[in-house]
Amino acid sequence: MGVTIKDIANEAGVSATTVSRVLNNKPDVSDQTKQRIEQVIDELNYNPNGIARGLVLNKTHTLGLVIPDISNPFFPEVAKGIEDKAKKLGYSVIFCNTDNHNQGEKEAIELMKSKQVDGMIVSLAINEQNKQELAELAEENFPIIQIDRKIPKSGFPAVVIDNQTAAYQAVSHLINLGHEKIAHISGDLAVKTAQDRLAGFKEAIKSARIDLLEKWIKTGDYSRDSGYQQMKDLLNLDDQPTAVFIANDLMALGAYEAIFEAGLKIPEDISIVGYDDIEVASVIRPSLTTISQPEYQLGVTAAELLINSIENDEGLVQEDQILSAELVKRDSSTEI
Amino acid sequence: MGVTIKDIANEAGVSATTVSRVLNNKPDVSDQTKQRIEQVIDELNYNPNGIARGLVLNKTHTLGLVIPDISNPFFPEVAKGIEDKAKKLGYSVIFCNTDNHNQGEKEAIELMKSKQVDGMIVSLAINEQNKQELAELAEENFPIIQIDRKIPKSGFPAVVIDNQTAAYQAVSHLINLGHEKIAHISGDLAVKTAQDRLAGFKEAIKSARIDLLEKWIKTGDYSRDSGYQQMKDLLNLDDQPTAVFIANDLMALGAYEAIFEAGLKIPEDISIVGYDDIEVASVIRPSLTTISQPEYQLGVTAAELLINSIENDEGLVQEDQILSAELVKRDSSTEI
DNA sequence: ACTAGTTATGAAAACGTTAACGTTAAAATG
DNA sequence: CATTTTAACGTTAACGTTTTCATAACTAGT
Repeated sequence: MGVTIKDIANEAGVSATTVSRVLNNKPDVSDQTKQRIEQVIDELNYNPNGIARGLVLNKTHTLGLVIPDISNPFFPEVAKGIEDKAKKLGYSVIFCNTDNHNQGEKEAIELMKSKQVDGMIVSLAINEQNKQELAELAEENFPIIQIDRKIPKSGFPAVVIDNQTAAYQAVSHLINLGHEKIAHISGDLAVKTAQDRLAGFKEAIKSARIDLLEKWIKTGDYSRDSGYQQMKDLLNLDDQPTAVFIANDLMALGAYEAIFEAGLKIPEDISIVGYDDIEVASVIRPSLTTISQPEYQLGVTAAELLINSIENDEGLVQEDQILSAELVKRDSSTEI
Repeated sequence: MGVTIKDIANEAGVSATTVSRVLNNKPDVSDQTKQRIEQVIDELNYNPNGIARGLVLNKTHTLGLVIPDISNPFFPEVAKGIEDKAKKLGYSVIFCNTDNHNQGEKEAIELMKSKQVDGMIVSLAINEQNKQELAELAEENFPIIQIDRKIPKSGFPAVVIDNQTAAYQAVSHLINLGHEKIAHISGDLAVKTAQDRLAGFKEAIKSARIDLLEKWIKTGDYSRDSGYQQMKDLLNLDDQPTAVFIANDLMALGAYEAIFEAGLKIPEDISIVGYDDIEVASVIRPSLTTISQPEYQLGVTAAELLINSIENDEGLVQEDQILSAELVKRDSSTEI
């Protein structure tokens, strides 16, 4: 069906080897034959078979991307950063949603392996199965970069955002505004980022010597709906907080809804600080004070690191790359 | 480096063929040897090389996805639909952002071809170069499904949303509310969806026998910033419209900003209807009346169609699949 | 003019898998 | 018991490249 290198060779009256040479810009071919071959390639509309190439070179120039959910607004930017950088360096990316489903993660990784990707960028939940899966891959020196979520002691470097410090900043901001009754809606605590943001919250509260009330710490799952539910719970307390730090903007959106439904006003009745700075944060009214993360840069950095460790195989042991996020002050937080 | 089928064969004391047979659940192998082989596979942690497989089978079980921009909120859902369905049917997807850049589109398509994808799902700008590129692929019967944006007469079926009818509904809604001074901010008119939405706008205006003023038709590019700019332009007219149908929500967000900046209120001073129903539409205040599209279903359908035409190669000539969108009435539109 | 070096080329093997075809031995059939 | 069938394997070629090695035809150096 497809036209192969042999067809080109025949048509040009040379051997496949010579054609291969011009395809790869290798020396040892005269200008004359080179031109002839190039002409034939053009005429027959020849396109080298990357699979065959991959087989002999043991290199596919393809990266695997395993993420929880591409429809979570955080990841498209990351994916874009990865793809942009990868493309620039001559790589493609094959992606897989795991839907936060454990079995899905293991399957995805194995699928990628069998597709012979040259390396992977992954964002996984922290559990024993994943840890073990990574351990096996580490043993065979398979290049992997963890992104956003880091499984500790997995043997692979991670590109992460300093969630704890960012959360600390966010809460300190509320404290500086005079708030003392500050609640938190966290993400699923099986996820590292959720743990870190919670830790940053606690750290800030403690260092300000404010009471840390467990009833003001709610656990969501990064979904908008869980933000709505948890906020509702908070509003039902008789001792309501005056400010809430919410572990991501999606949940903050849900929280807005719960607050509006209760007939309360942001920020007059309650201050909100989110996390992620998704597109909408600046447009909702009141605009949302939140943490802006360098998602795109996260992707770029991960791709860069990965490709680097693929091409210079001096072992992939590298240190974690920690990018910092910044607080964007908007209208959802005000003085008490 | 990697453990191959031969290693398994040696270790189990059989030929590679036999191992291949158990790998592919083929008959002609005794239960006894099958068990032994499976055990060895487990012990050596063997993973079949998909590349080698792809070479001999001339099938990679990989789909190409070429989209303008994964960070446009429309596409992640589509991508998810595609990936979900593809995974279910045993395919992976390799994606590429074109950034709405012509050269990028041609390059992306050729890259996918050289990666030997079994088929592609593409969303391209309408221009001669792309048309020709597709024509070449059509000639060799390469399976492609167009998604969301259809290049007419390209020889490939498309899965699209009936944009014109949806836009017609949106504008009719405004007309029914009593509006007669209705403006439109369109997307880049090189893009089919933008053309269709504009056509639906005009159709509705005409069928209501309202004046169609060219100065009330502005051209954006689907970016939030262009929505801001074009809305500002509209507000600077001395004859201001009382309602605006905006060709996507991202631009509507920009428009909100321009309107708020001008000290005006939605919907009291001006009604807005968007298009896309992105996550935020229901959360911004006022919540945005908009067109909800079945993005996920779009992806699912495209993947289904593509894989179908890959596996039953009775030619891929199929009719377009037209999904319908629906109007979601919220608070940004009201009676005049 | 003879050797040594250079340039341009091709033949063959290799990458890891599957498939078409053979082959052997045991089981079934008459 | 002779023959045919069947079950359970193995051999070999093939997929489309790249790479190693060999070789032929010039070029240059003596």
